[in-house]
Amino acid sequence: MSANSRLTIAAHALAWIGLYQRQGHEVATSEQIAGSVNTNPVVIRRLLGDLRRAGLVESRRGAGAGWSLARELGSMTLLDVYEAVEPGPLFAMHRARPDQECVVGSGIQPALRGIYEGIEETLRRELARVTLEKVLDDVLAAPR
Amino acid sequence: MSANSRLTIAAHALAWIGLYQRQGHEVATSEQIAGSVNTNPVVIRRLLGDLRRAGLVESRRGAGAGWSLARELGSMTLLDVYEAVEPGPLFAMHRARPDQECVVGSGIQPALRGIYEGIEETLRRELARVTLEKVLDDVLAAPR
DNA sequence: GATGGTCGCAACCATATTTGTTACAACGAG
DNA sequence: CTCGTTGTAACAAATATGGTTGCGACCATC
Repeated sequence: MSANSRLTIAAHALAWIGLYQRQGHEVATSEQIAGSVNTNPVVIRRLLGDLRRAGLVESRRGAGAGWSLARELGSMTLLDVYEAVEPGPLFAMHRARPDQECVVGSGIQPALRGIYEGIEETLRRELARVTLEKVLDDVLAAPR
Repeated sequence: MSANSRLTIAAHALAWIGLYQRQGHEVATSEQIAGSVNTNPVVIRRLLGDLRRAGLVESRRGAGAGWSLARELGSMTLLDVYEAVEPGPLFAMHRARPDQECVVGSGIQPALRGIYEGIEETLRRELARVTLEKVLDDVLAAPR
């Protein structure tokens, strides 16, 4: 699948900010986070912007500015992050409209819509079971 | 997400062949299926080629050739189709290697790998619950 | 109020993926 | 032998994703 890495990068950034704050720091800069992720700071700002709109992080501007968590990592789940950074549905429908004169062509989209809906709901429930605190714990538990 | 439509098109094609065979026909051509899907026959042949390699359909060449089901629709699930047409994992890791000097950078991939694995397994179980026969039934039940 | 560090955002480029198209060889029923 | 179809390569077009540059807005500090 044309899988993208947005959920991964967003989780990485949140875990980084969370750990940084545990160490007593107020705010993290997009440049610091980009260093850990190994990408460009603008990529981080774009993603964190999505997370801010979803109420997961806050940003300060001006000198000594940066990003901080808006809520505890324990109250944030991968579903919150997923919904913040992934706009579309999991499975796409046809690019062009199927032949509506054909029984299958006219019925396939309603049929799949119902089926896909149920599957995505299960995926959401599963994502909602994982908190970002759990992610950070797993990160810290990984052998070096 | 860079959601693609392969699962959708493959399910459409299988439902079409299944219905066509129910109507007493032996084989369906990629051109007929492409007509219902509203795309190019080569796109259909490519996808059906994947399904053939997975043992879901068979093809005959020569004159009067075409495609037929290798198994009953009732014994085929969306998981079979998904595995046949979707190579990669659901969520991608970082494009570039994270900073291994950083605790988060070095631990994030192992952590997410474990978490993603469980989530994908749940998705698979859910896909496995839907047979292609159910898809066709839903297609035929859709109001015109 | 000037300075400097940082976010916010737009614009653009590079790359990768997906889908559509053309072309043609291989095949096999008739 | 002929004709209709698959199999596959090659390429084009469209879309998505991620990286980069540039610069205005903001604000803590001096």
